Amino acid sequence: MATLTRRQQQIVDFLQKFQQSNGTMPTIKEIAAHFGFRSPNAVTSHLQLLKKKGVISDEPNKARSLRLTSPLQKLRQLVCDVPVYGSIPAGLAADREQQIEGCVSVDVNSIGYKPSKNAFALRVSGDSMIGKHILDGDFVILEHGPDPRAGEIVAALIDGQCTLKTYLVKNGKPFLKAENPKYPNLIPAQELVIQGVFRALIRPTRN
Amino acid sequence: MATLTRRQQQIVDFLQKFQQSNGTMPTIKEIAAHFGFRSPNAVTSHLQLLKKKGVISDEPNKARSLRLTSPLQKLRQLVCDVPVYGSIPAGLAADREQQIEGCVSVDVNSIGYKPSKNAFALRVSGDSMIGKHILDGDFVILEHGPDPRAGEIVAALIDGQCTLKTYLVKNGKPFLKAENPKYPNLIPAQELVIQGVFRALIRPTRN
DNA sequence: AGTAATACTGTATAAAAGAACAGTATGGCA
DNA sequence: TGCCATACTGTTCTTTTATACAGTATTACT
Repeated sequence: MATLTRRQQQIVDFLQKFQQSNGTMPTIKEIAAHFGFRSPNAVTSHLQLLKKKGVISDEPNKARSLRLTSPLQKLRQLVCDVPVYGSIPAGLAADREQQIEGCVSVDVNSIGYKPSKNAFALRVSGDSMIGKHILDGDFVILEHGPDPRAGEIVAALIDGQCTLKTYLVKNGKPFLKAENPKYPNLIPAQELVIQGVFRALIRPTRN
Repeated sequence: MATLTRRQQQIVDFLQKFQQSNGTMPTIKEIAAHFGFRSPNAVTSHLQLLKKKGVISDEPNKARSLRLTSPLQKLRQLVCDVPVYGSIPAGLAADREQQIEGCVSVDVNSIGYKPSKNAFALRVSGDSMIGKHILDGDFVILEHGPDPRAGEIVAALIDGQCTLKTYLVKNGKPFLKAENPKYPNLIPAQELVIQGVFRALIRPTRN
């Protein structure tokens, strides 16, 4: 059922890439142009075979209505984009777009909530939060804005560097604690700027 | 710059939802139909205002070419869908689609590699792998197929249950080890079916 | 060698979809 | 009060896009 010819695979690949970069499916003519076909019929006949094989589907007389019928696509939840910042300077205010290093895209179900406009992500460097099972190289998704509750993990700006710490309150005084005996803890949190509160984590594959 | 009127916000919301469920942007007439407008011009004038405010963009004379201009969209990498299985019976062979519980969608950059067709995800229950910083409730992404190397984390089928363990080799014999002193370890791995090798992890927000 | 599925050319047609023209009504604001 | 941005109606026109008809090579398989 799923055995595609080389040409058919090429077309499916093109559809995938086109949608990725253009945000919309190509028209028949656009497909023909990409492959150098002079007749739209070359495309339609291919598409019909792909439809018969269940790889794609479309609605008749509808522009750009092609869809790759991945059975998973139906299950896909809303995918949100969270900006990854390299280093966060003091404000985290207006022109944040300049420091964006990348983008973490993940569905709301997998991270357990819908990130707000103020969400951002950081790539963890170092193992200072290993006690909370956050490792070097992990992406952490944080929310900027809400006041942290005691015990929550926060990103704070220390010496121009943004580091993760646990936010604790002792005798009414807030302070930060590293979750690794090798690191100094108990940093008074009052003078520090809390950049964000930890929400979710993505751990990439190790090489 | 970003202050939208109520109507404009409604239209943006509709565009978002339409794309989510239909995989394509609506046409002007489809937008008009949704809001009960009798003239396509009602839509175009709204879209022009939204364009001027930088919220959307489109290409002239192109069907369904509307796009929400999130600056992050440009940075978005290829998003892959990985099926989440509830319980994995013996084979993991043909008709896997029936046990699919959901879908983890995440971009390839954030998990550090492109999942193959044989990739799948599990929701971790229990804390038997806490020593490897994998917690209860985490989603783990695994690859089915490749032989595990010593020290890698694998999903194995034990008593009909799929559990995570570390794959080790001692004196040429493979065995599995739980990463929690509370659990028994050193289960001979020879009779067990290795379902997949750990690749990446997603930790949802707690509560 | 023969048959069928695949891989195309070339042209024509009709539906779908965007864009333009000419207006009306309403609300906020100076 | 007048002005302007917003929020629409109604219609026409042109481009885009899908689809149908009529064919020719090519490959793959029996």
